[in-house]
Amino acid sequence: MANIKDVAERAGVSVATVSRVLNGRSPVAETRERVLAAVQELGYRPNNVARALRTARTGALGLIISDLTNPFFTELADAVEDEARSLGYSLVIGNAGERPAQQDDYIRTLLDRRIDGLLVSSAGTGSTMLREVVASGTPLVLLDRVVPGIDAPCVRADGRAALTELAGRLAALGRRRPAIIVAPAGTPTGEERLALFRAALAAHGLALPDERVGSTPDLQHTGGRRVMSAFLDLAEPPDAVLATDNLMALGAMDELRARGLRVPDDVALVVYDDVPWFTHTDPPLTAIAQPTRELGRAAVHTLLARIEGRPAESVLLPAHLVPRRSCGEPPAP
Amino acid sequence: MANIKDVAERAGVSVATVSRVLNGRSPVAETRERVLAAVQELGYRPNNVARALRTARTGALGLIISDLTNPFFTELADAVEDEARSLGYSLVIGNAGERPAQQDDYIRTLLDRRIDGLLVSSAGTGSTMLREVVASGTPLVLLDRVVPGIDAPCVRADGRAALTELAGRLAALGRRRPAIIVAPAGTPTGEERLALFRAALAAHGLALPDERVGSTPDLQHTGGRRVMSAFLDLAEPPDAVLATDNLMALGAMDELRARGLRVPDDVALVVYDDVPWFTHTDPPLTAIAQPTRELGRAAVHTLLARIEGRPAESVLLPAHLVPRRSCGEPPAP
DNA sequence: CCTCCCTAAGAAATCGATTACACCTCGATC
DNA sequence: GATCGAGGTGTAATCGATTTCTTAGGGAGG
Repeated sequence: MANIKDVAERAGVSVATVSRVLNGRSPVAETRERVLAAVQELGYRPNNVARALRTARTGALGLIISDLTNPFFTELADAVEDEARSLGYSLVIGNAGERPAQQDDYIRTLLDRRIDGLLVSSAGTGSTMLREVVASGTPLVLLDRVVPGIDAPCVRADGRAALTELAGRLAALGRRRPAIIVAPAGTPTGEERLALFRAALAAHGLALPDERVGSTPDLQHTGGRRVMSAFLDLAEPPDAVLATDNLMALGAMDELRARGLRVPDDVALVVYDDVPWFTHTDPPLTAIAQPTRELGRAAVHTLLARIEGRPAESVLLPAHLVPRRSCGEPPAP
Repeated sequence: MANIKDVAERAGVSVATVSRVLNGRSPVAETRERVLAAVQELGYRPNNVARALRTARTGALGLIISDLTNPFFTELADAVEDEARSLGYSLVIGNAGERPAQQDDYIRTLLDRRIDGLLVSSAGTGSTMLREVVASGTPLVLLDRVVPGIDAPCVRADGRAALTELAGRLAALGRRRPAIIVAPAGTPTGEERLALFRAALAAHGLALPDERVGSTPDLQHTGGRRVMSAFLDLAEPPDAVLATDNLMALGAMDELRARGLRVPDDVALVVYDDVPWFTHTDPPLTAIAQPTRELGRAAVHTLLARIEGRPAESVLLPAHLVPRRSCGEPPAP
């Protein structure tokens, strides 16, 4: 592949001049024409590796996504990618697969590649590499999930308003025994959603006792199913269940169907994260929709602020409730 | 961040020696210890940009995925990423979003970054950059979708056996009026699936007339719904429909539900690509499952063969039919 | 007509690694 | 005891760009 020297020779100028033409600095029209012609004829494209070495800027951002097969994170990644590209950055995606060790592995290779900045939706809270990222001075922004002890801005959604609205609706619909399926204790996201839901319910005089708080170590569909099964074996089974992740909701729904229970007649079901196919399930699922694309955009902007040395604050965007039939709404028109 | 020179100074050796220690070439035990100690103390990590410039190997592969929000491609990307990582490569993902222009844009930046090889599941067939990739000598492997006129190995699934089995089942179940929803004419994937399905049906004496071949320019859910609607308006509506993409199947299912038709009693529904949540729909959807993870793995291996100068052939892996209730199977135990 | 300044463009240093080549040392061989 | 070989290490070239420093040349002002 042609390099800058070839272009310089062909145009009869020095490499410095070629570089200046290509970077739009001060060359006179005639020289400029010759250089551009040579570039055209040789099909020259600057070598980004060499440029990155010299300028200490790679023009690439890293994104660690906790689980690429989870549609919520897929959409998030898609949004981040869109925004990064439109701002002239390319994106190196690493999929942690909810495994902290794999996440650390990825962060290491991204640092070695000298990406300009890093977005992390962290799998777990025990990542040792995250501290090293901070120590290395690489701009870091957390996405969707806070990590205790890591001093970096975090871009995520605030479920308070949506959960408040949800509690009101459940109360109005006469549901008396709400339940929640969360990630295991100790994960900030799960703790927070639990606390907010409990507070919102309390405002309507509804209790959320520990027996109706189910947690599952795997954030997967089997975990959701197991928890739902335990709920239904209670002396007083819940009449409304909030699943704090879309995969766990699937499992919960399967268990309900297997037992011949009807949604929402027997149990109302509400899901955290709105995924495109929730409108296609039977019944369509009421969801708490996070502003996914906005989160992705905001994360990129926050990261760019850090990269450019501007002040960067955490961002909290409101999630909102999308009522569908699974919690007793009338069918859509 | 510390560089190789800092390490050399601290260890009291030359940079060449440091490099040799780190690359496992021939240094004696005692020197080795000193170097490793210095690396440790300084927290040195080699700069991959500099290394890439010198060695002309970046250790990164590019993957252009036609639509990141389509679960089939997500799983494919996940499999590719897994395999690439386990072989010591990292992956730069570009999402074409089914837009050829965006795809070309991405291919360009990947070439500029001097990735070692490129995997492309192409959006459309009119990509001009794909020819340039071939011309540039960058190893290229096509994934899932062939592109006419591009001389590169292609890794994809062969639906013949699955479609043959499907035709047999439909015939055995007494379905007489099959239909198919495909991508617009001119796309090799769609053409092939249509031809194979038609041939398989013919072997059982079933015809697939043009009026029961619906195509839609957008590969999305609305397109699938529109086609299904047209089918149902026919004088003799189909009693079995094959949707050649999971999003189009969603739309088709919505239309059936909106008209109060039952699956599979009124119309059997079969979907190309098996997506995790097809088991959670009502009824569970019969699907033609492509060996997604194997495709991803094979694609990486084929690409590595090309990179290392070994001969690389196209790969065809068999898809298989996963019978579920939507085409009249008995409920799962 | 000379000087000063500004612009355009070339020469060379630089980024941080790898690696070809030269050199040195030490032990073995004749 | 001189020579040869091999293994370890240092010096310097190299990858392909950007950027600083330098120089040449041309126009304006005195």
